[in-house]
Amino acid sequence: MGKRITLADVAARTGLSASTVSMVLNNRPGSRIPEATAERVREVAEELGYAPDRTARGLRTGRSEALGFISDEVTITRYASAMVRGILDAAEERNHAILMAETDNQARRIDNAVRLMRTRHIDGILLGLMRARQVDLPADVGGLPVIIVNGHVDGYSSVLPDEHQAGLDAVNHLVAHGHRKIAFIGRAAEHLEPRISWTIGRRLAGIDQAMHDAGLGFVHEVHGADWEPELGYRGADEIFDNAEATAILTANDRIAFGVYLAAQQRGLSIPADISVMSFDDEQLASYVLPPITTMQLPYLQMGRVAAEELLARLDAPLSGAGPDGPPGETLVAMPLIERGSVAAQGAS
Amino acid sequence: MGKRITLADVAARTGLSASTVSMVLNNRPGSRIPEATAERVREVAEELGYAPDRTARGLRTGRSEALGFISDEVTITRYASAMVRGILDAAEERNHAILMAETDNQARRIDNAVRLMRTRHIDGILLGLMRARQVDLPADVGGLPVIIVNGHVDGYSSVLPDEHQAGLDAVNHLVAHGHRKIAFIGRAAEHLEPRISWTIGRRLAGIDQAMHDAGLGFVHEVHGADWEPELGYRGADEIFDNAEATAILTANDRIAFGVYLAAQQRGLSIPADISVMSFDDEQLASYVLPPITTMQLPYLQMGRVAAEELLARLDAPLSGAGPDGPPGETLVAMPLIERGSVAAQGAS
DNA sequence: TTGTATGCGTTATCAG
DNA sequence: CTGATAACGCATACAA
Repeated sequence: MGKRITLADVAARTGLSASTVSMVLNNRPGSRIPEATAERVREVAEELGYAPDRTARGLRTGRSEALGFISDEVTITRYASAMVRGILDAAEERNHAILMAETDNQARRIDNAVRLMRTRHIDGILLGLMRARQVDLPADVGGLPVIIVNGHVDGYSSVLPDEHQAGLDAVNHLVAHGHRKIAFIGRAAEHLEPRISWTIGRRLAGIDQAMHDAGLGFVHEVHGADWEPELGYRGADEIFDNAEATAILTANDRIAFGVYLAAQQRGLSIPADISVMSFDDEQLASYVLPPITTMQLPYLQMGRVAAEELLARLDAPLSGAGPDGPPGETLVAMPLIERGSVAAQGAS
Repeated sequence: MGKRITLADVAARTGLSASTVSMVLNNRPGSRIPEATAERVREVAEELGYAPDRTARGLRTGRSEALGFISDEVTITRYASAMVRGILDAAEERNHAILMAETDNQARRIDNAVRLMRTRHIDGILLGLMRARQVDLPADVGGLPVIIVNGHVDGYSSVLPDEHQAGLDAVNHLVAHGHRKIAFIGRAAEHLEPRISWTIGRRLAGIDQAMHDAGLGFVHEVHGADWEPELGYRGADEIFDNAEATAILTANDRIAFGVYLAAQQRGLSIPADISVMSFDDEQLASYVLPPITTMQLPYLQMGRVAAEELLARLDAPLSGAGPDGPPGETLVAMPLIERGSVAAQGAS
């Protein structure tokens, strides 16, 4: 129940005034204070365990050194929750606090969260989405800087996974392992709608481009918008029946999981009989046998990058060009997580 | 960049003084203000979109209506992250903000988080753990109320899953389905150590008691402290070779997953040939075929209950007995998630 | 019934 | 070089 130590306390203890102590502790360029007294102030502050009251400081300066993180449902969506960690880590490094709220993307709750946070003087807003898609920000952010994490809102900057490159990398990984007869499961026109997905189009474009660049075409393609195991199961069956693929590329891990089931049922071994390569790196991907080689959605890193970018913007001179500029996209690499589901293939 | 509306603004607009407006908006019992003017104040406040500045208010009142949530790694541990959501939801309902930090349970980072939050005047602390175990709280919380979520710290109240009841329920579910020849995988002395697990002992005790109450003993038991698929795979093999179990109870879902693998390899069908019942309800449990019937670790609910309990304690008169009392444990029910892995068994 | 004065802990301005 | 003094926005004891 220790009474809080205030500036006045350390002032009294040093015999100096509060303003002097404040100057020293913030080493303001305004006036040169003799190193002797400055040192003494710092000593006493340390000794007393003085820590500035951020709310009082915030009231005075208008800056709180706190960021708001508003998400739709990254917390409840298990595989996206690492985004939170990335943000927390970056904020901690810069001694900033994170205020958090989750809204299920309901306008009313978003609005509420923004208002609540603004009354608490946050310096900026991070809006996080579980799936990368376009949404609206119905709330009045009152001129606060905003960065969208894993999504898109018209007029704001965002941090997104580099899906195009991931598409390239995935195909190239298969090609590099000697695969030429590749099948694909999961193409769907629906996903090209920005409000369904802002990035899947790029993933597909990357895949197509890499195939084209390698002079290949898919030996079989299974379309489908519902990216669940069921599709993978059905799709793999179809592929086994109609094509001689040596590798199956799936649009996500859940589809890949369905492929595993189908393969198992037919007595086909992965990767000896058929290689599987996928996207997302859900928990699932690491638990099946063999674990799935997949392109990871870098939630942790996206959170970190977004927070760092927001902090950088806050540092920039208020009106200067700085890292402000027009809203843009920062792409975060999707690492290739190499596990056991892709085998080398001799020249076919 | 709309200038903030302050109490002074609405005072000026109504022709009243700031204090009067303040009284009305907080409807203080101090003095009765004529409904006419009160109404007018509320109207103007609404019209101007006035929202009290919480930092200023906090500075004055000492209460911030913000809670700190410090966790070890619930965010990065995918299946525990729902705890965050439970806390956020409860806080939102009460118009409280949540400040969040994650520490990997490192003393330095915990201390840092507590200090950072205290300088921001939080009203209380929620300390969340990914796995229910005993830890220390090395930081000086300065008399702030603290509640531990899913864990134990000497001297503090906590919210925990009701593992004993879950143990009873799991066994009873099997028994109710006619199973008498039950095997168990996952007993381990190591887990009885409080700093490894605060609750597994209760889970096991519940299991044992229910078996005893049903007049049964396990037809086979596989010990093992490393609760991963490997143990389930090995354990199931052992059981298939040595016993005639109709059901296998596993200490967690990952073990159960290993059992699935072993069963598949032997051409045994779940649940036709062998039933499987488990604990935790990881994502994994819902993806395998058939999905696993399991006792859910109620992270969402634990978060919610803990936050509500902390808020209730804050409401209580500072010194009164209230819901304060000696540190205690609040148990949250672990729901039985019935899926497809347990079949009814005729009298054996 | 309502207004005035004061303070919460800081920082910033401006004299001394 | 340093110390009063004011102000941030609000709530409250007290005076009117």
